[in-house]
Amino acid sequence: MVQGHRRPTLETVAERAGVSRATVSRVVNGQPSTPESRRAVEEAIAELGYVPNLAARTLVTRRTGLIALVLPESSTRVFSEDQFFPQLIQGISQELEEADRQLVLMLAGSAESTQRIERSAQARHVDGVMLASVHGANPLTAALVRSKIPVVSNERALGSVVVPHVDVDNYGGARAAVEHLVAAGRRRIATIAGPSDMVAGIDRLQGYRDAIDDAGLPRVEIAGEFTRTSGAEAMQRLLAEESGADAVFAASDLMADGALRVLRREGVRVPEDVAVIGFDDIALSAHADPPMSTVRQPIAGIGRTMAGQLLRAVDGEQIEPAVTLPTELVLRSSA
Amino acid sequence: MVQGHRRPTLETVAERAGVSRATVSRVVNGQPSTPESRRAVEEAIAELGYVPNLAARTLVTRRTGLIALVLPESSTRVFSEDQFFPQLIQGISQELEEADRQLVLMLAGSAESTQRIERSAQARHVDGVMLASVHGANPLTAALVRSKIPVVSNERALGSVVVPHVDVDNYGGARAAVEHLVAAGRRRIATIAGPSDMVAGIDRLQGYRDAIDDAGLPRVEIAGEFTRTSGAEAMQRLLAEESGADAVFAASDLMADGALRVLRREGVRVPEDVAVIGFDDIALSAHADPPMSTVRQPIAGIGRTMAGQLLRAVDGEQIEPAVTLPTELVLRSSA
DNA sequence: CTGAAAGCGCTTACAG
DNA sequence: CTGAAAGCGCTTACAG
Repeated sequence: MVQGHRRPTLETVAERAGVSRATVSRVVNGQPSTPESRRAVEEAIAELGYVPNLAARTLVTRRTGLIALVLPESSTRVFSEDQFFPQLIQGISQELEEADRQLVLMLAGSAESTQRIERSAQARHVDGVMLASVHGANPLTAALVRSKIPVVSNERALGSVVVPHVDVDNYGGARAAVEHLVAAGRRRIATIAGPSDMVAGIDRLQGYRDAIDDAGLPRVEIAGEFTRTSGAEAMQRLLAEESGADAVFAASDLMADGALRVLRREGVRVPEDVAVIGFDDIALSAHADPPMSTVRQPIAGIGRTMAGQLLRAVDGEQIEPAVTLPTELVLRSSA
Repeated sequence: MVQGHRRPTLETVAERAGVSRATVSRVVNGQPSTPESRRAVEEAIAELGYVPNLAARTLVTRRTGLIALVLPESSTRVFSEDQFFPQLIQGISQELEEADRQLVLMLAGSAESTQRIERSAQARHVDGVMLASVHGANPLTAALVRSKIPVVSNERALGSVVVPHVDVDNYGGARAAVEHLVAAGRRRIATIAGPSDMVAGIDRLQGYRDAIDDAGLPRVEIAGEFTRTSGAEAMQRLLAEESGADAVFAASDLMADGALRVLRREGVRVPEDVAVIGFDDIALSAHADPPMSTVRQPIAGIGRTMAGQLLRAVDGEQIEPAVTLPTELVLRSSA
């Protein structure tokens, strides 16, 4: 590979290959050409170490090759121990790499950063955007949808906005957990619920309720915030109120872990006295004391699927308004 | 803001404002202009909702406004519970936002992805790159340095490559932890070390050794991999070998947590029988049983500083070959 | 299948 | 301080 002090352009390659710039462009983009010109061009490219100038290409195609992942920084999940964020990115990254797209990360922390993101999307500095872990009815979702840029979210939007999304079966997973508890003979099954302004919180609570109601058992609900601390506090209240719970379904593993710690400290045996099931199956859960039973959700799979759907939308395809990925009940020692 | 079906360009703005495109460009870029033309242009921009086309600008300025963060996916840290990755990104993101630059995330998982990254850097699809958590003497570092693109790493490179870096005082932090144990009267202080092919592993071990040697105490070293499992295994071996250790300095909180679990299970009292100090101060540490003493490192600060240095390098400034951020010994109950 | 030419939307010497 | 004009490096009808 020859390296001048100036990077080679289509022009340089064309000259070397003895063809026109148009032909080089076509070869580079995989369009039909005679085997001879193709070979000549490919050789020239290799010799010169030619790499296309993306800005020039973008200027005419109006495609940047950039896909944004927008995360409200306020999201508990971004900087939480639940590993949601890294795993999501891992999945997204795989999918984008196969499509030769780059991932641009945008944290929407402040009102200003949210505005920057809106303008960025509106001005098409990226080809599409993935929205993750938005709390409640975030105005950003609506703004992006309005801007007509291809968007995929990791959950359905709350409020009146409709956005294509990819999520896991929160309802079914919660339901399966509770049904397992019921089948095991538990009669007073409490839930430590997630925030009521998050889809995951809402849907998992509904799954709990329906399973409980179907079993003719009493509902025992206490609110948490998906964090370990909130789980510990909720468990403490459950104990203090003498709820008589013989099982707890926590809507996140972190909350379940908090509950487990409180139970251990108070000398309550798990699962003998109280059975515990979490939701997520994060790394920590297998190492919990005792090892935690939980509902596994495929976080990297969400990422891959979101990216895949978005790429299709960017290519002008009609995509499914919603994709729901299955969850799986993982039984260990806590229930 | 008027919105045609076509986005406004400099041309449109110039027409509306009654000036030339050059003048609009200068106003947009904050170059000198008469108050009148400035006002006219700003009004036109507001009315039209003009946002510059970045590709066009990049084509002439050769600046993309994009900064890459490259993470070898094999890195334990990227998908580890230690929150290194999210926190680093948080710091980077803040700094880049202030400078109006976008963050492109590149995971170097396979040989192919590593090649893509090299080409991307070589072709200047980004203005600069930050390299994090590279194991051993990664060839990517050398390749990037060779390509002359501005680079900043989160630790010094192993091997012969020299790369500007920002890191914490691993050596001093480890030393402080061990000195605290010595001062507390511990006489057989073991260390669960990190990988010997990572800077953090190497430097923390050296800090331990020097402090131990200075105190005239015997070295008791056992290798770990920064993970909880490896910490647990190391602790188990320490116990099995009847090392007689009355203190353990683990080179990461995750390893310390693994050790703590083993000690609890074996009925060894912490800190009475064995004192434990970790390194990192991750979220989990305050919730450990007992709450963990540890060496806090400012991960988000590393991110901010890396980004700040890189931005200066991108602007052609000469930057420090190394910046070392301080660590802080945080005492809780385990030591 | 290929080439000549126009054009994508900016910035920046160069003159004035 | 401002404008006319060139040019950044591609892609893509259009003709042939």
